[in-house]
Amino acid sequence: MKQYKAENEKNLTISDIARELGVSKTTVSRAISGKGRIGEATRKRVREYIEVHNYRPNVIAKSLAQSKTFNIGVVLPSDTKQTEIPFFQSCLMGICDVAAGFEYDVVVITATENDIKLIERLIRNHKVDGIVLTRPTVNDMAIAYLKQTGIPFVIIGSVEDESIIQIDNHHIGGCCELTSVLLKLGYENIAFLSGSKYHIVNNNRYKGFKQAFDEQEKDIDERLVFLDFISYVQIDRAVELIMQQKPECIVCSDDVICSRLLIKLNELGYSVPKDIKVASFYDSIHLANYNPPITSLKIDIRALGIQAGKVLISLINGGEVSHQTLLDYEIVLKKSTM
Amino acid sequence: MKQYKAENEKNLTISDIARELGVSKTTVSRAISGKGRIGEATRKRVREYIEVHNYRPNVIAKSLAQSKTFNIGVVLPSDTKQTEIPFFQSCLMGICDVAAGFEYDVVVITATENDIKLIERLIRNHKVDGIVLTRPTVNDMAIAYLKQTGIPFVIIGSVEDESIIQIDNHHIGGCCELTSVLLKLGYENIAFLSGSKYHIVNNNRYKGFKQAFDEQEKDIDERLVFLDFISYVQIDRAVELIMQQKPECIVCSDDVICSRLLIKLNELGYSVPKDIKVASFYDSIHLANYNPPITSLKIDIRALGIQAGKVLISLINGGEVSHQTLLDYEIVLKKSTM
DNA sequence: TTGAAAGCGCTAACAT
DNA sequence: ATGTTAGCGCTTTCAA
Repeated sequence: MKQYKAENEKNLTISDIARELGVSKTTVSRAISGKGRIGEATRKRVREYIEVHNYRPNVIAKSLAQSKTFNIGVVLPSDTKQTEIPFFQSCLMGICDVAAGFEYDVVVITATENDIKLIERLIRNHKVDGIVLTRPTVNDMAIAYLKQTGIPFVIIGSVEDESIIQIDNHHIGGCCELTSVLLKLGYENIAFLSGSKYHIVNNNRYKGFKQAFDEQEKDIDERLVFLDFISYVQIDRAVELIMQQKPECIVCSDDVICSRLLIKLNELGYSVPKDIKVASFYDSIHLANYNPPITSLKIDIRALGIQAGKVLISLINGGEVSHQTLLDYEIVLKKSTM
Repeated sequence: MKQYKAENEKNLTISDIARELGVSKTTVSRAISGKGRIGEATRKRVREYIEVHNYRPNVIAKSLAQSKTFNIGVVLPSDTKQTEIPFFQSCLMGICDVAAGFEYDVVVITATENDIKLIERLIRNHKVDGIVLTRPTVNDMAIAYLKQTGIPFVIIGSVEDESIIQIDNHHIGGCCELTSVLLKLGYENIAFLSGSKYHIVNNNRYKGFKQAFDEQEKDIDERLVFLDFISYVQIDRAVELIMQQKPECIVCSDDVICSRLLIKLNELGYSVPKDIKVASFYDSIHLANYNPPITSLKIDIRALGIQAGKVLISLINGGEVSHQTLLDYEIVLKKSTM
C-alpha cells in the first residue's frame, strides 16, 4: 500500500498553504477557485505561493466534496471486428481533445450489444459525470439503461427517441445526395451493399439511397440490394450475385465493405471503373490510398467526437443543448465513378 | 451543481447500512473488504443487506481514504496519422479487458513526442495509479518524466534502459527469422523499406533484418535500404528507386508502408509475386485481405495490451515483475513471396 | 470480534 | 473580506 509519492516530498495540501500563509483553508480554496469574494492582495499571495511551491490540488478530494469526478466515460464496442476500424479511434481522439480543454479526463470502457456490465459498473462506481455512447444499435440496451439512471449522456449516431441527445453526420442527406449524383451521371442500375441492419447508421444510409431514387422517380432494382451482409464470406458472395446482374455501379454503406468489395472485384477480374463503377458512403484510411481513388462521402470523424464532447460537458454543467446536432459531409467524386 | 442522483433514491452509504443493522461503520467496511477479523454471522448479515439493497461503495471516497484511484492511464499518440492505424486501438482494448478484470478503469490521454502536458496533468491530478506508454521513441520525454515521478509505469515497446518495464514482441528475432526464410528461398537482393527512425521499433526491425544477413554471411545491398521514409510521397519515391535496382523482394517494416507500396507497385505496373516478391514485418487489417495474400510477421496486438495491463497492475500492487516481457510472433508465408 | 474516532483534502453554508 | 465548522464516504489505527 506504500505509494510512490513517499519518494518525493510529501504533497502540499490546502491546509499546508493556509498554515504557512497564516490564513484559513477557505481563503486558499477561494483564491484557487475564484469563487466567493476575496481580497486582491491575499489572492495574489496565495497564487504566488502556489506557483512557487508547485502546488496541485487533489482532484479526488475535490471530487468527493463536490460529487463530481471531472471524468467522462466513452463506450466503445469491444468486438474485435469493429475494433480495427479507425472510426472509433478517431472519435475517441476528438473527445479526448475537448475533454482536456475543459480539464476533464476520458475513461474508456467497452460494451457489446448484449453486455453492458461495464457501463453499469462505471456508473455505480461514480467514476464519471457523463457518458458518450458510440454506434447505437436497434433496441440499444445501453441507451435504455443510461436513460433510466438519469446520468447525462450523448450518443454519436442517431435514434428515433428525441429525448436523447444525438450527434451525427447527416447520413440520410449525404447518401441521398451522393446517390442522386450517381443517377444523374446516368448510372441507372446501382447496386447497394450494406452491413449489419442492427446498426442504425446502415439503415439511415439505405434510407438516403432510396430517397434519391424516389426524388428522381426511378425504381430501385431489388435484386441489386444486399442488406445485412456482415462477414467477408457473405460480402464475397454478395459481390458475385451482384455482378451476375451486370449493374453499372455499386454503392457500399461503408469503407470496410467497400475495401472488401474492391478486392473481390479484382479477384473476379473486373476493373474499376472500366467494368464497374464503385462508390462508398464513408471513406477512411482503408480507401484513402486505393487506386483508382474511390468516390465517397467524406465525413470528419474527429469533429464528431469533438462535438459530442462539447455537448456532453455542456450538458453536465447544466447547459441547454439541442437534442440533435447534424454535422456536415462532403461528396468527393473520384475516378472510380468516371 | 445539482446532480442527477437527486432523481433516484439517495445513494446508500456505509453509515446508512451501519445504522440500519445496528453495527458500526467499521464493521460494515470490514464485511465488505474482507480485511480484519469479523464474525461470520455479522459478515453474512451485512452482505445480505448489501445484496438486497443494491449497495455500491463510492469509489471516490475509497480513493481519497486510500490514496489510490483504481485507474490506469494509457498514453496514445495524438498525431492523426498514427491515429488511424489499428495498433493502438487493439492495444487499448487489451488493456481495457484486463483492467476491467481487476476492477480498474482506463483513462486515455494523448501525447506527442514533444508535448507531454497531458501526462503531467494526469499525474499531478492524482487521477491514475499507474501508466501504460505506447510506442517509445528515441529520447522519449514521457519516459524520462515518468521515471522521475516514480509512478509505476510500463511501456509497450522496447528501450535500452533496463530499469524500465517493457512489454514487446520479439521484433529483432522475428524480423531476423522472416528475413532468413526469404534468403533461404533464394531471394538474394532484398530491399528494405522502413518508417520513422524515431520509433525504436523500426530500428529493431532493421536490426533483425541485418542479423539475418550476418548469420548467413551475406551482404546487404545498401542501395536497397530505405530507412526513415514517412510520408506517402517519400514512400512512392523510394519504391521507384528500389525498382530501378530490380531486386527480387521488398520487405516493409510495417503494414501501412506495405499497403502503400502495393498500391504504388500496382500503379507502376508490377505484379506481385510475379515481378517482385513482397513481405511485411507486421500485418494488420490493412493487409489481411489483400490479394495476393502478403507474407508477414503476425503479432497479437491485443495480447500485448493484455500483458501490459497485467504487469502494470501487478506493479501497482507491489508485485515483482520482470523488466522485459517478449511476446511471440508467427511467420506466415503467403502467395506474395512464392 | 467489534466500535469510536481521526483523517484523506477539499468545498460550502453560515458566521463574523 | 475572511474564518469556523461541518461535511463528502470511506479506511484505519487504537482501544475495548
